[in-house]
Amino acid sequence: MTEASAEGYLPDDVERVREALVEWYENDHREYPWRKTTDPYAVLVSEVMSQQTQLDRVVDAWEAFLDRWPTVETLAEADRADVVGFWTDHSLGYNNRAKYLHEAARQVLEAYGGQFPRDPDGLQELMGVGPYTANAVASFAFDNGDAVVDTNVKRVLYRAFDVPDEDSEFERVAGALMPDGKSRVWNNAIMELGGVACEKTPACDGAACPWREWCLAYETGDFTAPDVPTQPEFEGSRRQFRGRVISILRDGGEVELDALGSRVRVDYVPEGQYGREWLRGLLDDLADDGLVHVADREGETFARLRE
DNA sequence: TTCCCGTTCC
DNA sequence: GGAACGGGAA
Repeated sequence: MTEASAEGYLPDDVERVREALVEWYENDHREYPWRKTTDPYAVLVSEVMSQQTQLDRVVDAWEAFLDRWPTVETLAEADRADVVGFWTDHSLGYNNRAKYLHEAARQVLEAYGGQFPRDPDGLQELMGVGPYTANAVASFAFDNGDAVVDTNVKRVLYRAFDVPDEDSEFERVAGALMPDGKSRVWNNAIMELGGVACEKTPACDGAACPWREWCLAYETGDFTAPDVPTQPEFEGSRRQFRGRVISILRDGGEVELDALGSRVRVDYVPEGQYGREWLRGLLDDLADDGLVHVADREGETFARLRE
């Protein structure tokens, strides 16, 4: 029994499966600027940004970010308020991640002497870097990662090889499928497949999917994909108001509580349901997240972005 | 309205 | 194991 068939889900000629995908990728793929660098810092920035945003919207932000903070040293020395402000200015959302990235840069300097760890386990020690990002950076910067498992990869494996919708199974099969020592091209290729061919609505023939001869979904016509949890509505959500607070403080420097409140929501009434108490709770959460600084002075409360 | 989607914290 | 975390675009 071969290693591949022992996995239970992969075709016997798994080597041909591998070659077909790599050839398909190398023949034609989207040219994103971060695919041209192996600088681990630049790669990390691109991965953190693209965790949350469609790739086409990340390009400008990534270039501007590296323009402003070209190295891990420059980012580590930056004021947090400037990094969070940049995030907001570029509509990147999830301000926490600007903080994580800044914190990770400091870690690289202070705990690793300015050199990024070169393997997934080391990279995962960095703030904001989980299993996916650790493998992505190890792969794209050092060609030294394990198989990445993101929702693209899960969808592909689920459809093509009927891998059950369980994280441990996805990880096992993804690892068995990846050719040893070729994580850079492999992880790029399999995510590209999920991104342009095996999307929610698949484009098997249009994108000339290289796996059609093996793909179970292509054979049966059942393109069901693993469930993606639906999001609570954004409009009116706490997250929306957090974003507004950050955006206002980004322009306004230090702002008094009630002044802030009236700019955050039109129905702000200091003693009302969405008044001081509500706003203070929001600010305290933002302060706990290390994004905002709240100060009480002479009976008034002021908020500003944390430096 | 739905899509995008990994990490942290509890 | 589940909730919280953004905001633009299709």
